[in-house]
Amino acid sequence: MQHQRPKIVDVARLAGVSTATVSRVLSNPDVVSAETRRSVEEAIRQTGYRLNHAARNLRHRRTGGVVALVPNLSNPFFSQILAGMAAVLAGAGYNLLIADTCAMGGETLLGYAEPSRADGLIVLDGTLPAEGLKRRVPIVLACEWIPGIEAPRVKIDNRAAARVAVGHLADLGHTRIGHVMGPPGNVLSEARLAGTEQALAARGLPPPLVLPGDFSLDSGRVAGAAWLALPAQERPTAMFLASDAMACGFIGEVQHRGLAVPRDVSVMGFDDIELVSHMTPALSTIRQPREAIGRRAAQCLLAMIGGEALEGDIVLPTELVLRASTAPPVTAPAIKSRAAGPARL
Amino acid sequence: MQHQRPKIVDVARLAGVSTATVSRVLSNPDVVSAETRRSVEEAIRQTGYRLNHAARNLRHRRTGGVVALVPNLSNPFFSQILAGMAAVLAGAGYNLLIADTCAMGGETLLGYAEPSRADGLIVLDGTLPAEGLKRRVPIVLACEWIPGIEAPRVKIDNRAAARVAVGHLADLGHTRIGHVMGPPGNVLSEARLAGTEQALAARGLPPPLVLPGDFSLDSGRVAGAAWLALPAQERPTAMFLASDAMACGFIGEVQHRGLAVPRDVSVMGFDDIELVSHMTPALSTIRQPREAIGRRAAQCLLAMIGGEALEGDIVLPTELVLRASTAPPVTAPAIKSRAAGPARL
DNA sequence: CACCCTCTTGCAATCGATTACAAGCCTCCG
DNA sequence: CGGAGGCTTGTAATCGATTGCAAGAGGGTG
Repeated sequence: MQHQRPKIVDVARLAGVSTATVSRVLSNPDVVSAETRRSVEEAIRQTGYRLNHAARNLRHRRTGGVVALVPNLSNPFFSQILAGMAAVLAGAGYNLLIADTCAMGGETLLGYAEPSRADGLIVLDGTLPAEGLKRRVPIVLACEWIPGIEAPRVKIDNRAAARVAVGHLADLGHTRIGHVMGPPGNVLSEARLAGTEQALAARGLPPPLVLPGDFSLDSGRVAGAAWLALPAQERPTAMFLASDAMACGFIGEVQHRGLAVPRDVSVMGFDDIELVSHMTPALSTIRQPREAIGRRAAQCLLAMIGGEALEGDIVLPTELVLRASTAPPVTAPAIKSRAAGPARL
Repeated sequence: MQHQRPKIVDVARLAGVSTATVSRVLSNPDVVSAETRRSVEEAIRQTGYRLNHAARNLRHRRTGGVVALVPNLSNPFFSQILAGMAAVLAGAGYNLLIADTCAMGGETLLGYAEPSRADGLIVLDGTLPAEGLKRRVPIVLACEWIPGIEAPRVKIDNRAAARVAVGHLADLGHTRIGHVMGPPGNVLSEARLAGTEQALAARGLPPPLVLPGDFSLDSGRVAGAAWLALPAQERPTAMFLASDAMACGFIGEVQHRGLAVPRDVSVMGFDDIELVSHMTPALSTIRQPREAIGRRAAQCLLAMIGGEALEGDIVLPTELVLRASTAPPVTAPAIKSRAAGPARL
């Protein structure tokens, strides 16, 4: 009572027991007799005692926290993944610390990979240096990954998903198909490009027109401008963009310049972020199970923290979502097909 | 070397000094002689020593972490605020823990308000119970706030911003104006509704048609359906929605049902999330300085942790952003104004 | 009644760093 | 030459909880 904040000894004194007993009531109630337990609980209530986590963590040699390294917090793609992770981790008594890798230097970042800072790490950014991350705390890679690092990966089959997406465009009858890539060097960018090329090659179609991008809205807008700048007869009649955000930017630019989707160009995205089903036209895309990715990554990490030695990848399924932004190409020189009915599905 | 992980005594032994000196080199290098410092630094390098934060925090009676309580991580509105906070906090050596209040019960949440868990709290959710949050750790409220709690607030003038938004619609000539609210009971919902009513009353216009919502995309879609369900001549010719997300949902629904914005209805949002400038039509809205809100909230909290006693609110400016979703009402019964040119600005 | 076993509980060491206090050394001045 | 004062460094207590070990209590058995 005289202290600023009651400690375990205050509770012990009031209850007339030792600190060891109080501690046991807190963390292992079953070994304490019912009567003692009740009086300790009463003392805890009276003193308003609250456990000091720093002390417990010091003794347990753990931190009770897990860090997620995210490339860009402003990207809505990640928020649902984080929500999934947070749910699983909270259930297991872990905090989720979120760090934005683009907001901090490498030095600061590596500080998170220390056992005294976090019990584990979930890395969502494939562009981090592999060096500092090696063998410090359990690590799980989600979505993206870092080639040099041996750690469980929770991901999707990006190449296959891209094949499905481009296959859909080809099935609609498109033959000139373009692709807007993610950031250069990113494993996802490469895989989605490769899938695009495979799908076209498998059907004997010419290789895609490839435009640069970086997953961001604005790079999609720039790609839209680049597409518009092409002579009309050279423009791909269908575009597959490596992220929904880019697809939004692309469609926005095309529409603002007076053309229509899918009449003048079919557009296919990737991710299925919530928003794209509300746009006009609603975006056809590849759905990534974002929350599931978060959950699995968190479960995986908890298992590793628990001592299990996981290896190998967890590949979650994707889904082709067909909405209104893709349609067969207008073959004849557009006569009066004012609005080619969107292929709602 | 024989230990799993080198501790401060290992460094001390190797450097031939006491642990106190090593500690001083780490946290207060100036008081140590240059020569000793160098040999300690060398020993640190050789042993690969890394500080144990749990131990330091225990001794310092602090945690080095700040918790942000966010109502919904999946909402892109918050991500940029968090990015701003993270930047400031990282600069001051604090971690940012992010907790999603809708993913966890009140018990868990209150656990975060303890000094042994976090050195401070930034609350972005106005619907939390005021009880448990009182007088535990420094708290800053951002965006939303909790009426019962006395803590610095970083916010915008929601009422004035709503007046500006609705004033714009009225200036365009609209007389039947509707409003889609945020979640009931939310302070932001109330303020934005009040501003809407004030703006209309000040111009002698009839009170708004008010539709329910909850800031989410889908509630905007539902509001769109409700608007469509009205007899055409009773529909407001302009709608002010309390969030951009709802505006997106609203516009999507209206467009999917074959009507056009702003020809058939002008739409005004709130927030200016990145995406809305890319939609078609680009959304007119009220810009909130999201990153600045995050930064100021973090700075404010750091000041409080440092012992300053802040009181009173910090009100950041908003900005009316005019794009293409608002236009004068089509007064004559639509004759052949196929596409009333969007009032780009 | 002695002995063994189980159930509770307390003692005291421990987790790893920080820091008040004191001691040692050196220099400078009277 | 003695003492004051500044610099550096070491000693040991401390932050608050956890837990291995052992002791004491109570019950059952031969």
